[in-house]
Amino acid sequence: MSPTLEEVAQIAGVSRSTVSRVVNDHPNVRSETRAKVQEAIRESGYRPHSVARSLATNRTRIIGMVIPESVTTIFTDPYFPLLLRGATESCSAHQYQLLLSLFTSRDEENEMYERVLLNGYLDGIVVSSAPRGDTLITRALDDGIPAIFIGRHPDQSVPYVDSDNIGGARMAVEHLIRLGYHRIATITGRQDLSSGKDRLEGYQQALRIHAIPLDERLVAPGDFTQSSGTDGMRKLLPLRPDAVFVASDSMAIGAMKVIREADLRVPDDIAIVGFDDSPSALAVEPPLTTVRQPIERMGAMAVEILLSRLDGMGREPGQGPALTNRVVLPTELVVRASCGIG
Amino acid sequence: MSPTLEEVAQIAGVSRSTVSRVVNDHPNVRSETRAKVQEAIRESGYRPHSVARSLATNRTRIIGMVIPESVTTIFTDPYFPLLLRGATESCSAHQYQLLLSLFTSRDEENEMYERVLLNGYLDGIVVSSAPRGDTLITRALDDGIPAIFIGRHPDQSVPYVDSDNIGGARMAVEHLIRLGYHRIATITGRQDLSSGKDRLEGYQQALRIHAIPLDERLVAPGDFTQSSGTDGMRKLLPLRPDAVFVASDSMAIGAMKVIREADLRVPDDIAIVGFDDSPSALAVEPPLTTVRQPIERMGAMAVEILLSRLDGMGREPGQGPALTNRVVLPTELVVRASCGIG
DNA sequence: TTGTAAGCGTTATCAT
DNA sequence: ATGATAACGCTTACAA
Repeated sequence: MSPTLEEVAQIAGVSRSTVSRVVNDHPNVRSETRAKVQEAIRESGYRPHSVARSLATNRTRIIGMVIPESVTTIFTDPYFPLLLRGATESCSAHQYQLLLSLFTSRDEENEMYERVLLNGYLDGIVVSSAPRGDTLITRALDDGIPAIFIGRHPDQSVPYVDSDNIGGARMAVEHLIRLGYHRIATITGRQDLSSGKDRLEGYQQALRIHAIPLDERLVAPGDFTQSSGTDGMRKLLPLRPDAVFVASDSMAIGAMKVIREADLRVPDDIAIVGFDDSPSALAVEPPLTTVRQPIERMGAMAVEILLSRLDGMGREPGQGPALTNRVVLPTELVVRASCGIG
Repeated sequence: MSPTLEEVAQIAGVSRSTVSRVVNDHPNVRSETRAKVQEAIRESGYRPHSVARSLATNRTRIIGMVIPESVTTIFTDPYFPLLLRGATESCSAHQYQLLLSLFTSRDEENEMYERVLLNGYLDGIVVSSAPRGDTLITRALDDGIPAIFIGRHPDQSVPYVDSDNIGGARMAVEHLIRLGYHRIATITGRQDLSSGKDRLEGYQQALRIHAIPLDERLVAPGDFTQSSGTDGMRKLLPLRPDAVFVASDSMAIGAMKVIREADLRVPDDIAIVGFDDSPSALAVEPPLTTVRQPIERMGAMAVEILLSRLDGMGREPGQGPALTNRVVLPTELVVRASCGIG
């Protein structure tokens, strides 16, 4: 459809190389020639062919966003749209594109790894929400594919962006403690995800700081889904906690339903704090006190860091300052009615 | 990193073409040769280089999912994750990949159109949630880029997948009518989106069918956001409707907050029906009666249709039956407590 | 059945 | 400053 470099060259009466130089803004072109070529480009409607360019440069300007199978149950969380939006915005800003890979099975993950990752179509990947034990990112790194993780990763060599789940959870629980609650329970997130583990860790830290003994029975395991929130709350109810720190807003909403059905009131009978500050935190009654994390910024930063690394691999020696490879973004407590006013 | 076809050929003691044939499962290869080559492939860890292949075949096996700027305010709706999941699943099934393009401005849209769409990196695109007047899809079609729309599109030449918004809305309102409500208001969605327009159309149809005169004051304009739901309901409240059909669950939740704040009860004082059956429909109290649309299937079908078209353009003359180019998937009324039990 | 060779549209090196 | 020319790794007539 679009003419090739060669055809433009003919029109302008120069060589293909010269046209290429003009297209790529190389300095060494006489401005007369440049003008002539630009005219020919306009006239012919020339568009550079990205695939050909990629073959020659070994760069596609496409990075992958990879989300493993296991989170499929919580994929409707606003978390993912926000992450994607942050990531695509950073991509756009640098004229990169984002390829989305979701897996519904480990087999698919492997198949995709082979077919897409090792085949040169991606300049790098960001891996989000992978459970502990998922080897995708370390495999990629080992295979020399630039990669970054979203969430905390234990492996030294893995760069990542995370939000301060521990600090956020601790903040939330300490807030409850300050408010005078004594019997503070928690419904945890998936323990195979760093976010789930860290939010539990934050809960434990807060108790420890305030010398409150940890009662294991007050720790109900959840998996971030709303229904696991209802299950968790049902287990907790007979133990009569006066407050519950729930590791996600979805679960908190499930928990509040159970409380309501038991004819108890939030926060009068049981105070609730969630995590995420998702839009639904405002939809429930009473509005949910929750911990906000900068999801969009996490997506954006992950891409920025990845790209800075890619540029570092390019010819031009580091134009920007090298970004560090581990970033933990602060979380923030958003106080609403569900935790009481003290 | 990975060896080339040529190197594999050397190892196997055959020509590059033969290796290519084996890689691509061409029939005319002696099985001995095939075995020899396969061994060489295994031994050498050969991976076909997608970019090179794309240059030769003029196919990338990548399709774009394009979502225009304007929906950015409702992007956290579960709608988008579900759509993306459906789309990526269909892609995976055919060994295609999905490239995600979100725009935050019309300029970005144009820039991306030029840079990505016209430059050969995409075999086709699916455009979702574009407002009336957005020319991206027609432009693509005009430029010979296979494309499909999600939502209804007025232009004859534009293939699309939509859900039955009109029917769903009509069903919802007729349900309210059957339940005995007389003064049924509506909060509309964005009228520049076909879904918003069609849901209003369905509301009007239901009234017409039951010979209920349309009271324009009972039609409150919304834009699908929760806050527009609260605004709409505030306008409606003084008019004392006994039921409201709200064109999205998010808006319905906003509306319910207003009702609650006015010390009125759902459904006793005002019945509410939403649209989407998003997870939050279950989070509110009382649970929301709503119209379910098969979002994930829409994403999947859009991709299927697009790919069937792409194959049709390939060498092999139509292996599957040609899929029609306009599909409207059925919606379904999910009755819960918010509309009363009659 | 297999090999030869001509593309695909760029970039990049090396002369000039 | 510009032009040849050799890659980049693959597919695909066409020949043998």
